[in-house]
Amino acid sequence: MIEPRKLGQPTIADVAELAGVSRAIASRALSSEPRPVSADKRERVLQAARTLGYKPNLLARSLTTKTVNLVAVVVNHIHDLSDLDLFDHLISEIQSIGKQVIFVRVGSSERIEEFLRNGIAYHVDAALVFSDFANAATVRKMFRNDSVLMLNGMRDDGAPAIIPDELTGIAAAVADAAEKGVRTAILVTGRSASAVEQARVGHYKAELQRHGISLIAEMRGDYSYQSGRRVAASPAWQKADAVFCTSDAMAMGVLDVHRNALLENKPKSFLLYGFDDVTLAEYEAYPISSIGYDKTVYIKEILRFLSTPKEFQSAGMLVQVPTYFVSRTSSRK
Amino acid sequence: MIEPRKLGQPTIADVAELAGVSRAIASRALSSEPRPVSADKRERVLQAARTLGYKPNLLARSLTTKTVNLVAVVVNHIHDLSDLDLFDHLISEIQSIGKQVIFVRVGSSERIEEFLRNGIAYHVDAALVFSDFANAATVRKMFRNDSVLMLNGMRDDGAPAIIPDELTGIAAAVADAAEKGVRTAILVTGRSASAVEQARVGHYKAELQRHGISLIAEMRGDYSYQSGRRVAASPAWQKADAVFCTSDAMAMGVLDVHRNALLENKPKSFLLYGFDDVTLAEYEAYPISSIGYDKTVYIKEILRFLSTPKEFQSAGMLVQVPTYFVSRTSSRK
DNA sequence: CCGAAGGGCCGAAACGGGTAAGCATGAGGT
DNA sequence: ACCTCATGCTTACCCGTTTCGGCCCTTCGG
Repeated sequence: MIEPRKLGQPTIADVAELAGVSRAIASRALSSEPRPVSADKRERVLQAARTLGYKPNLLARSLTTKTVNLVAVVVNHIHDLSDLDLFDHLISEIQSIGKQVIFVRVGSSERIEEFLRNGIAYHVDAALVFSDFANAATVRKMFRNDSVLMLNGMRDDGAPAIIPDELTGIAAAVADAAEKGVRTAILVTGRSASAVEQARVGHYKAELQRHGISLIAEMRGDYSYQSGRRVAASPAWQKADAVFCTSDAMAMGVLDVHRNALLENKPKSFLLYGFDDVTLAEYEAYPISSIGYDKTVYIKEILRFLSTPKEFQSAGMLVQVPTYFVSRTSSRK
Repeated sequence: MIEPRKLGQPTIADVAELAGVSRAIASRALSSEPRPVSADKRERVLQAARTLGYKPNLLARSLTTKTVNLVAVVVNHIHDLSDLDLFDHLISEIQSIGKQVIFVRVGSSERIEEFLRNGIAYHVDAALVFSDFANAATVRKMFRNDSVLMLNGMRDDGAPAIIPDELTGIAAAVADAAEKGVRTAILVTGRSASAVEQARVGHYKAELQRHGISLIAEMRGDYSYQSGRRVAASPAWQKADAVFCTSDAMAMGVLDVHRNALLENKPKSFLLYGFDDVTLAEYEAYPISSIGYDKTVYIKEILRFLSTPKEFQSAGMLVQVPTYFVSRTSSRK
């Protein structure tokens, strides 16, 4: 009776058989040993594994170890990744500690539940929630508390979170405007349903008031370049000394509509401020003053959470990341 | 003796116990039945599952079903995702057919092997390889042939691939230049190690020659905006009628250095052509003529591969996606 | 009206690939 | 002789799915 040739990947049983040892020994030799294995058997096992091209099935392993080394990254749209550098580093770092990233695009608030189901179904070790559709209450209901990190800027309850200290940056931007004699301002906002956005708007209003700058109009955009262009067409802009946008993309739209007035004439018709400090704002064609946060600290904290969630949690659920204001041509007089 | 309270997610055994049926019945009731279950037991099981908030462990399931519903997306850097819209749609579509995306950033050619090990280790259903570090031979050694789709533009051997028909777009761009009386040209290239890049360069040279345009210089960039700026400083540019860049980002760099000469003076000092037709090229500040491909077709083909790999394969390994040339201010006389 | 055949429904058991705990062995130390 | 300790094997278990055989109820032929 001829043994039918096995299809698919070799298993640890194959390795053990070829090496002439038990499955357990093979397992121990291949993983970083919790218990010792003699040198020659280890060598035989490793050799056999090499010969067969054996790769452990991480899914099977996860059944007993209770850890899959998968991290879910939850976003609304891929556009959330506007800062590609940030994500590039983040994913690189996550992979370097031996985990892989499952990318979950939520898209709309209805699908949050569906995602969470999937996330749990894969038993991911942790979820990094960038989506602001997810509120911590819902999330915590379904995950173990300490495995979810809220990165959407909300601090709605006790869930672990890393949030940029936006108030500081906003205060600096408004102070900059006040110093330059700004008396009237327009605020261009994004999707107002978002808690982050509401907080930002609140900060702006408070700071403007504190400096005695009157808010003559509030215009609704959707964070996009096109929406910036759209609102920029309003005639109300004649009376504004400064325009604050809650995203750089909207500021870019505004800049393109008022390019001549903003970059070439002096004195300027108004000062322009963006938000996020995306790489683009550094391009010559879009010298937009902006507010950013310290990406290095941000990533470092996320990784601290992933490697030692308990410790992270006990050290306090909320980590604030410093923000900064960077002044560029768009807000120079 | 008190049963210790179980930690973690409820399992199908818990559901079965609560419903008062066997595990097998619970399993059958919960999945789309391959074999029948009586209506009342099914109802009891579903009820129990709801009560416990049961979610099947997809990893455990995959052990027997041999399918995890995971798709690996392999890229060099996240910057490969320069076209966010494309990826947004792609991931959305992948999720809508019930699969999740594992995101693998390869970063450098050395890590390709490591990735492949991981990819196989998770037993992903398919890998979409955007990275041009991966060559099909290596990949096929480790995966089943039909589960890897090469999307890096290479056609190095029999692996399934979807590639934009870049020659058509390039021919159109060069023809456009020829029509406008261009006699001399500069070519700004990206990382030359990439086979895609080499193919592009080859196409450009052939087309230039065909139209009798002489290539007076070839400059090496790295696809980035900054590298575009760097090469744009060269004095050789005085003699060129046209500049072809193999990425829009480099063209943007060039544009910023020569902004006045390119956008304001007439006649222009030279005509500028980019590549990729990224959304940015549509922004007013960067009206760069470019070459793009049909994203809708592209995504549709990828999904066809994911849902029916066999069929895809039997219908021919290579799918070509049409490209187009779009003319904008940067190449108008 | 009875027995056999057929079919629906169910549960026990095996399976998939791997790890962890428990137990057995032998060698070395005292 | 007894205890340790290193090492190895056996076994149980993780969480689902699937196979297989058994039971019971119909249905049909005689």
